[in-house]
Amino acid sequence: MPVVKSSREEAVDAIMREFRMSGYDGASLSRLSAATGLGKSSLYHYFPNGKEDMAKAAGERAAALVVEAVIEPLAAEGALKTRLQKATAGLSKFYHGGKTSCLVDLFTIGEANDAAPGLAKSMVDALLRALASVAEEAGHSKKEAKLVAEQAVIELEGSLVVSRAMGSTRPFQRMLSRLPGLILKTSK
Amino acid sequence: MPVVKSSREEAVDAIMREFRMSGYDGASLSRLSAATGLGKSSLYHYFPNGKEDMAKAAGERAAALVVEAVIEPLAAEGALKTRLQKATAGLSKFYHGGKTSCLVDLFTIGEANDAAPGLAKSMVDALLRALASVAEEAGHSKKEAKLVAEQAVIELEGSLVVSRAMGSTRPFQRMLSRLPGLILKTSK
DNA sequence: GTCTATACGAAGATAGAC
DNA sequence: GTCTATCTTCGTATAGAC
Repeated sequence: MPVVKSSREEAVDAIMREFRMSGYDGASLSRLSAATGLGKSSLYHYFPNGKEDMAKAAGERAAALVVEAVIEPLAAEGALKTRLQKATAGLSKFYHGGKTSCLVDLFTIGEANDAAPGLAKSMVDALLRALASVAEEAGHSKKEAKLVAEQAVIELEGSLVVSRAMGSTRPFQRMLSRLPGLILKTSK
Repeated sequence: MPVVKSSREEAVDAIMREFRMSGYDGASLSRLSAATGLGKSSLYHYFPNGKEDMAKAAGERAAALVVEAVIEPLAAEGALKTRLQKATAGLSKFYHGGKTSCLVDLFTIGEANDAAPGLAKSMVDALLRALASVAEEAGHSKKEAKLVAEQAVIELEGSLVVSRAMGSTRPFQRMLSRLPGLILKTSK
């Protein structure tokens, strides 16, 4: 596994950043070209179907980063509390403390649905499954675990929206501090 | 107060619907023209600054509808529980059971920030104040009430995102059933 | 007020040279 | 692989007739 990023991998990272800043409709080819430092034709070389392919690549890249930063720490060895701490730290990093949006939100708006149908659903499904598995391990029933996972994703997405709207990262930060308790506590 | 809507009021309603379906960037003048049944020039007659003015009008209209459906029932006479039931029913109606998005979300993405800065913030601020006031009345301290209101808006926005992404209104419905308890309970 | 017609730039996308 | 040049369609916006 090479540490040196290929030009395509670098491009995908830049594209993902651009989509998370501007949304699907707002991320024009000009912006994506500027963000990657590649001409439009070069982009079509890597992504023959244009913006649609770029969105898919960005979605897959985002999913992989979430796996790395959140899912893997949760599934690792060690005390559940420690793992949850690592996962929240990973979430904070991936969302830049609440300053960066989630593609699950952005890719369910406007043109994105037609261009990459099911992309957002597959992303949110993967996250829900992973969180439910941890919640089950924490002592919740299968049914409870599903609801807890859904609740966690709702609060994640909602806190990002509210943080964006208010121009403050505090809602996101408070959500992060609530998260471990939400998944851990069985009754109450 | 006339019951008969003026042409402009009808247009604003249609424009709001279109923005809530397509987002700011996705709602092109062609779509807005089709949605209102007005030619582009007629739209510019009512909204001299184009899309920007339309977004402001749509935001104000949405805020007014939320006041009518949610805030006023909350501030009315009667038992707190009854009022909360009316408010959740109002929320369900305004968001069409979870099928329609929130402009607070959509207007914080892409071009919308430049076109109508502060619009989303003013909308979310109004909602937060109203909810905090009710939470205080329900026995929460001023500080707690603010947090409870923020939590409610986070869950509202998050459940709408998750419902959209999953293609199911259940997350939104479950959020609605949690809402009264969230605002009412003082400890726990 | 509403329309038709039109201007003009930006959008997504492709051709072909290097 | 990356570029310049180009194409077409669509975007926002305006002029002016009715």
